[in-house]
Amino acid sequence: MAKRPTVYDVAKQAKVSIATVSRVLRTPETVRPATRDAVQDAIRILGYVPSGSAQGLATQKTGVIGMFLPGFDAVEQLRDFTPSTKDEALLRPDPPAEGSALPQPDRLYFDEVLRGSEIEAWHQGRSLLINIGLGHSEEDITALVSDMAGKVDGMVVLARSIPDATLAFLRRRIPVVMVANAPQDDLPNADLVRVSNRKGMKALVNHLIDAHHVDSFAYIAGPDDSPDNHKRYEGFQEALSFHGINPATAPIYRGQFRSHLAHDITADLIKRRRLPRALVCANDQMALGAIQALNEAGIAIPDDVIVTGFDDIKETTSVVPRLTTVRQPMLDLGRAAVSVLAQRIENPTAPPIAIELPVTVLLRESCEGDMASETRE
Amino acid sequence: MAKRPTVYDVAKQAKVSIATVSRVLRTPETVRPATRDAVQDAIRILGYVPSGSAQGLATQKTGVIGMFLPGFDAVEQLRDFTPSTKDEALLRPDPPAEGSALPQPDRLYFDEVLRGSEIEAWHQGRSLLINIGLGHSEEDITALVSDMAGKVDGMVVLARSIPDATLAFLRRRIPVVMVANAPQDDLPNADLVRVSNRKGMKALVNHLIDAHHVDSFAYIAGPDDSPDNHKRYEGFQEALSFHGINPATAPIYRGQFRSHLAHDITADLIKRRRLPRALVCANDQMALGAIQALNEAGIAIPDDVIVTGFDDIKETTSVVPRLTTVRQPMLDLGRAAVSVLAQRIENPTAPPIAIELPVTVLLRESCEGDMASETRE
DNA sequence: TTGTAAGCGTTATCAC
DNA sequence: GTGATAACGCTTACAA
Repeated sequence: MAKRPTVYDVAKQAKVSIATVSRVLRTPETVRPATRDAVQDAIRILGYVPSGSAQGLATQKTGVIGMFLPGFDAVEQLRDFTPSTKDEALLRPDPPAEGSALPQPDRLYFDEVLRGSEIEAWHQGRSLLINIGLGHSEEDITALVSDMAGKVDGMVVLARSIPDATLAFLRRRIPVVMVANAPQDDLPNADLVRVSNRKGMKALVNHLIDAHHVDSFAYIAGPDDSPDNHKRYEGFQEALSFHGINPATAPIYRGQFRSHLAHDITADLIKRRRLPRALVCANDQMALGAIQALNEAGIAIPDDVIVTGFDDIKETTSVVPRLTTVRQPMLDLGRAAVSVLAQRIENPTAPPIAIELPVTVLLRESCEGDMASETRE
Repeated sequence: MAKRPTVYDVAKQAKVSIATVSRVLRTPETVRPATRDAVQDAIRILGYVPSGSAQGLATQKTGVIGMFLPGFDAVEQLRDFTPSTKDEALLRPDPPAEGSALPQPDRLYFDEVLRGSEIEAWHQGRSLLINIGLGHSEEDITALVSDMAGKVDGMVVLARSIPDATLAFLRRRIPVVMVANAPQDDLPNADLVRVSNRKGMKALVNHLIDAHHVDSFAYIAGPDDSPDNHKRYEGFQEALSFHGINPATAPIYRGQFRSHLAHDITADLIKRRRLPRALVCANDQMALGAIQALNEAGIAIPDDVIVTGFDDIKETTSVVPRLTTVRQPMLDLGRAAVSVLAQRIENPTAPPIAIELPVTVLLRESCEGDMASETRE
């Protein structure tokens, strides 16, 4: 790993000027084949790799897209990597988990989006620079984001992963595409990529009414500050109104996108004998909590109560009955985000781009009952 | 998004020289508080963000670690992101899958390693530059890797994700840490981070013999070119030898880390009435295939035949009976890799670092039988 | 403590 | 078709 060779070394080796070396790399057709070969040989011999920093400086672009991932509570994962000294590996009985294991939903979600971004980045001939926001202090995050901003041509930002002020700052400097964030008043003409939460919930509830003649609902909502949550509730309302049901007659219970609260809400509903025909939950975690409460009380799903979720997290198919839910195209979200960002980078003055990706309602036993006999698609 | 301000703009605004601006950023303590504040104000007012490229050029380091992910067969994921025009979301009945769904194992594996790398990169104050190797041609991959090499201080390379020649080339230019690759003759003094495949398999097989008195085995192996596969088989042999069983008496069946082949091998074993007491598989996919074949034939697991896997992929706990397997600390693999790489970058001449992470044998019903009564840990 | 100026390794605009 | 040479934006001796 001697000192890395530069254009000058290559030029000398090939007996040409550095300009020619650069041309061979960028516009090979403008250089005579003979010289071109000479340069390429030199490059090979020296193992020359152009400096990205120098290229970036000269061209004013890096070919890199930044992506900032929110940090979870993973900071405590701080064990050491002590080489194993024992000659035996650890044995551990691993009995089946009781109750529903607490899922770690966001993580899978981001993994999918990330993967989609990687794929599209590849298509665009760009790299992805990723950072995870483990430092919980706002300064830390701002510093990190600012640092990234200096290294990339544009940035994909996941909904609510960075403070508003930081986001505003960022948007002054480089193109930014928001993912899964509903347009907000304070974000005029931002490029964004999202998913049709409203339509998904609406279609789901329409189905409950049309196919299952549900006439009484309860809605277990997510946190107030979640745009997703609002959009879903809008869809819920629309479906009800459309069928002449006054949405006001369907009670809302405020949750936190967590299964625990939904479990308690449901248990309370059971105790007070206020169970509706269908329990519509703003996301899967909560639906799982509800199912657990119903199962504990021996209430039949879907015969007594229908339960639905949103997101299609992994656990929805391991619970009994399997949960009817709405799947978001996470991978496409990532793909679309990077695609839009690339367009924006190439054409900074084009009008704002907003993409809405369609969702899919997955009908499963928690509303359909036994499906085993149906033909598999 | 006017032209991005530079040190010069900041200097002018704060009425100092560009050197002072730089100092405020890098060594604030060397500048008088008054001037420091002036500069910081200017930075704030202008929304100044240092150019990573310029910094990289000047300091000869980027603060970025590269990571190259292998590309699967995901290239065909090429639909468009057509905004949904329909007002209704798509409804789809989603009956339970028959048979064991085909898992996509590597992907989860890499996601874990990636996540670990992100976490450690954060600890090290570095960013991660990732690229996925979708272009199947060797030139494409080499070009991509070479491009990355120009942008990073070092690189984490997953086992067999890039061609040997490219790897050799890469190692001449920048520090490289190999992940999950057994040391090979052609890779002298490489830094590497791996997992004790051998010890894991050995402990597992020892357990089968000690606790379950297994005296006849068959081994369903992975591909010949996989170091993991070899290490696991070594562990298998060692355990047998240790107990005075001649490994030669346990037939080996060559698989491909795929469930399909293992299924057929097992079915064949059944037909020929050659089933051993225990079927030890080199990874989970194959074990799942074996279980499927046994279930189809109505053979009891573990009463008639014990089956074991390796990796602990998601599906191991949804199959019946749940699969006894060996879990690798994927997240720690990533963490360790970045940690080692950071050390290497800071001290290029230190002796090679090799870390072996311990694995955990997870005893589940496919060898233990009913565990429901046991106390949960 | 602060300023001046010389790189860092490219690209790109001119001449030739 | 090729070669000088001036940016590009920052860091860092070296001077002041």
